[in-house]
Amino acid sequence: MYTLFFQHLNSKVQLTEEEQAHIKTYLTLKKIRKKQYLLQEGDVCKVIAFVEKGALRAYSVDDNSNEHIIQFALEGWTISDLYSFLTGDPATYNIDALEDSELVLISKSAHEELLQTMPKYETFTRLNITGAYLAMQRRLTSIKSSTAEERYQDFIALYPHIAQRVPQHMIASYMGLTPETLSRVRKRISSK
Amino acid sequence: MYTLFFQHLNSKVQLTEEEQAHIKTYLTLKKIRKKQYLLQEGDVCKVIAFVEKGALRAYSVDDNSNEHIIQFALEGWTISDLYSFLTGDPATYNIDALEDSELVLISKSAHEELLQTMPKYETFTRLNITGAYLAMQRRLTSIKSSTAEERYQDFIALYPHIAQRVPQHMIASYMGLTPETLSRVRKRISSK
DNA sequence: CGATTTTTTGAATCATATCAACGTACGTGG
DNA sequence: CCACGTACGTTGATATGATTCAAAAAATCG
Repeated sequence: MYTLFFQHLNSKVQLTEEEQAHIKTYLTLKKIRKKQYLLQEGDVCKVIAFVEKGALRAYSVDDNSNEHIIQFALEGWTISDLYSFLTGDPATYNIDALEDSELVLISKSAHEELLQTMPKYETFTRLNITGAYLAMQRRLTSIKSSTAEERYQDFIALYPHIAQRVPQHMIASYMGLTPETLSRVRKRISSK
Repeated sequence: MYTLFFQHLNSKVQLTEEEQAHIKTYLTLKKIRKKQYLLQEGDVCKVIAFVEKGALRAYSVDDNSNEHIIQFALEGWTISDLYSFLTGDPATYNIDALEDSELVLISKSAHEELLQTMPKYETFTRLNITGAYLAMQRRLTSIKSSTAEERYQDFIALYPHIAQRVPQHMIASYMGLTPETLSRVRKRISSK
C-alpha cells in the first residue's frame, strides 16, 4: 500500500497529492515469500525495490561458492543490483527474501521517465544514492580500521533491528567473517 | 583552466556556451603544492575539488595513528569529505596533495545554488555520485571475496596510472595491507 | 653528496580460516 | 502434535595468511 514509500519520499522532497498520485501510476506492488528470489545472478536487474514490509538480502557467490552478503534491506530500505539496473548487464548479485515481504517496484522505464519529467524525483534519487554512498563509505572505513570485535559491536549498535531478525551466520557473511569466528567473537564479548 | 572540468561535465550533460559561462562564475581555481593539505581532520570541509592536474589522496588516521587511504584522485576525479561537506560536521578525513596540483573548487553555497537553479547540474551531480557509489561497491566486494594477490592484480589492471605515480606503501594503505605484506605479495607475483 | 624515505627481507606472533564433531532449535510432514 | 530431518550455532584442534618488529638495502630529494 505504498504508505512507507511515500512517507520516505515526502521526507526528502515535499510532494502534493497530485504529484503523489502521478508517481503512483509508475509503481507496482509485489509480494514475495521467504526464500524466493527477487533477482538471480546472470539475469538483468529490471527493478529497484523499496521494502514496505519484510526483509531481503543481496549477495554474491564467489568461485569457492561462498556467499558474501552485500546488503540487507528492511522496511524503508531500497535494494537492487544498481549496476545491472543501470547498464542492462547481467546481475552479479542475487537478491532474495529473508521473510515474507511486500515491495514497491520501480521499473527501469518508470525510473527514467520520472527522472526526466519530475525534478523532485531526480532530487529524491540523488539524495538516496548520496545516503547509500555515505553508508558504504562508513562500512569500508570500519572494515579497514577496526578489529572484528569492534566492527561487530558497531554493527549491533547501528543496526539493532537487523541483528534481531537475521540469522547470525548471515551477519558473519555481511561482516566478512566465517560463522565460527563470529561465534567466538560474540563469546569473547559476552565474557566481559 | 577548467578545461578538464567542462569536458567531464559536458560528457555527462550537454551544455551550451552560456550555461558553461554561468557555471564558471561559481567556480574557483586553486593551485596546491605537494604535501599541502586541502583539508585537515577536524576542520569542516568547505569544498568539492575537481582535479585538473596532479594527484591527491583522502585518508583517515586511526587510534594507533595508522593512516588508511580512502581514495586517490588523479586528473578528472573529484575529491572531498562529502559527509562533512553536506552536514557541516568536522571532517574525519585528511586530504593532501601527492603532487603539485591544480583544482577546480565548488563551495557549498555554489553547489547548493547550482543544484536549485540548474537541473543539468543536479543531473551531473547525481551521475557523479552514482558512479562513485558503484566504484566503491566494487571495491568492497573485492576486499571481501579476493585474496590480497588477486586484489593487487585487479588494482593494477583497473588503475595502472595510479600505480605508476603513487608510492607503493600508499597503495598498500589503500588496499588495507601493510607495506611489508604488499612487498611480499609483489614478490610472489613476479616469481611466476 | 648526505639525509630521508621507501622497499625489501627475516623471524616471531597473532587473528582468522578451515575441518570436524556435536548439541540445539526449528518447521514440516505424517 | 509428535518425530524426524535439516539448518544453525558452538567448540576444539590445526593450518594459514597477514602483522609486527627489527634491520638492511635501494631509491629519491635537497
